[in-house]
Amino acid sequence: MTTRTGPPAGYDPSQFPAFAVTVDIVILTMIDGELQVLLIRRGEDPFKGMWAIPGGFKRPTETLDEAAQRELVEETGVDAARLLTQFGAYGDPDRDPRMNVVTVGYLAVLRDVGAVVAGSDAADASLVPVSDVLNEKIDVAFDHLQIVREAVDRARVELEVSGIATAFVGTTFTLAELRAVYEAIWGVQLDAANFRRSIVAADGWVIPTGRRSQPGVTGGRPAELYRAGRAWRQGGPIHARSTKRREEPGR
Amino acid sequence: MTTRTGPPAGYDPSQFPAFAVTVDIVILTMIDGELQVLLIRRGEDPFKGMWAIPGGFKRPTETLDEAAQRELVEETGVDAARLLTQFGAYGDPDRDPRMNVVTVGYLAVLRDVGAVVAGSDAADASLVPVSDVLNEKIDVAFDHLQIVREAVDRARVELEVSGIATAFVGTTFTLAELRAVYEAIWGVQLDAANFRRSIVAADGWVIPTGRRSQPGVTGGRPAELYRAGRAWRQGGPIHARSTKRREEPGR
DNA sequence: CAAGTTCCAGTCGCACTGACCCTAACCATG
DNA sequence: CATGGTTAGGGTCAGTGCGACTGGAACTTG
Repeated sequence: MTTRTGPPAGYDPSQFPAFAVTVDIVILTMIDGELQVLLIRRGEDPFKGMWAIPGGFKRPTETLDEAAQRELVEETGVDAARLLTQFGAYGDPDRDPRMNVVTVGYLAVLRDVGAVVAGSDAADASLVPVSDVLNEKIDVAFDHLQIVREAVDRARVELEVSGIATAFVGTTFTLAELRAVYEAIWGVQLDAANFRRSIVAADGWVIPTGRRSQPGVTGGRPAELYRAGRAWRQGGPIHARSTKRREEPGR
Repeated sequence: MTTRTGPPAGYDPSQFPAFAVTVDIVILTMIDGELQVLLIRRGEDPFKGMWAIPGGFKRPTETLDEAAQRELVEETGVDAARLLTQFGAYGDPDRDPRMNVVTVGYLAVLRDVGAVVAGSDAADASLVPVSDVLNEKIDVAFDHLQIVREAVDRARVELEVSGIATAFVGTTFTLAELRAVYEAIWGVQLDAANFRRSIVAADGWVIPTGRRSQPGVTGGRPAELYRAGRAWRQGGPIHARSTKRREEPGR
């Protein structure tokens, strides 16, 4: 607790109300240029059978960050998320019908969750497109729709001010892969040539490896493979001032 | 609480640990071009006699936002903060020596706290320069140094993406007052003419009232008074890509 | 070899902005 | 009233960052 100038009427600070504290993790990854979120199916009431974000109780002996890290390992088996950032706390009185629960939301970005989901209880965990959740095509338990929405908002900001973009791709990647991350999260269409210029012009963003990627099934010139540089900590190289939204084709 | 795939070994989910949940409010205002934070002096142990951020317990019947709003009223008597934004949660096990406490940090911006502090227990509340807290010239209780630091970081970001700037000034203001907000929070020196151009060029940021301010004690042409427009919700007009840091004179 | 696809390099032009200058409108002093 | 100091407001100029576009390079398949 903190300081108060005086107890409000009818309220005794020594009898503080007890809450359960949990951490919920919005795990994002990119599959075929589409942003996906890891959901698990609830096995217990309330909301039994519904999709939900993984999460669990915070223990008294650990910090919130440690709780998030531990839950991520327990749910996915991955102990090295490329990004694990707290983005919000949620404490509406009726958000859990059983008791008073305050939850802290964390955003995690993984680059390959395929093996991860198999490692967990495969029947209960699944990657679904984020758009399906936001469009309510897939209903999620509790206030998890709001939590996912705010997590994606946070990802959009992080993309601009930090090096989160490289967290979605492998240790080596093509500029097209990196560009797809920006296009998927911001929902914009970026010119490939201009994107390249912004990234390659200044030193420190990407480091050419000299190797080339496998050409795609449709042919085309093979792309140079890059590694991430060290400049990603002080603000991203690409800015979202592009006013041109991507017109979604009716795929 | 949320969903878990299975209880971890040696841990029974039905016996969840109990936490106290509080909200702490970093109240910022601007006095003579310097960013100030409202601190109160603790009257009880632990940290008795030290400065701290105002805050208090969340009640089971209210949301976190409502708790922050209520605490703001109780501490300052002001129920109309121009901005009240959650920016982080803090739950280190040893952050409070008495019990397990998770606190949620809120950032509030007031335009005139002078009368506000008097309304509260004047001997115990005071506005101090944020720089004194960040430089540890003034020690604060608990982990409140970290909380203030992250609140100011958040204010810097909000300044760029939202209309927080107008929250520091009155309903009518001069462009010099508005510019001082940016300069104080970002720690930069902005060219007055270029600032004017950026604000006035596009419609919707500021609306001229036709009236003029009182000239300052040193003379000078009186400035036009403006009202805030409606464009502040979709990203601020000024961006922090200025590389020129302000060299602090040895005042 | 031809056609299609993707990557990469370069050019053009606009818009934004940092730096700077000048005038307008006020005050203080003599 | 004259002069100098101070701040507001309007303008110019040059650099630069970026969107739009073009064309060549390096692959594929048929």
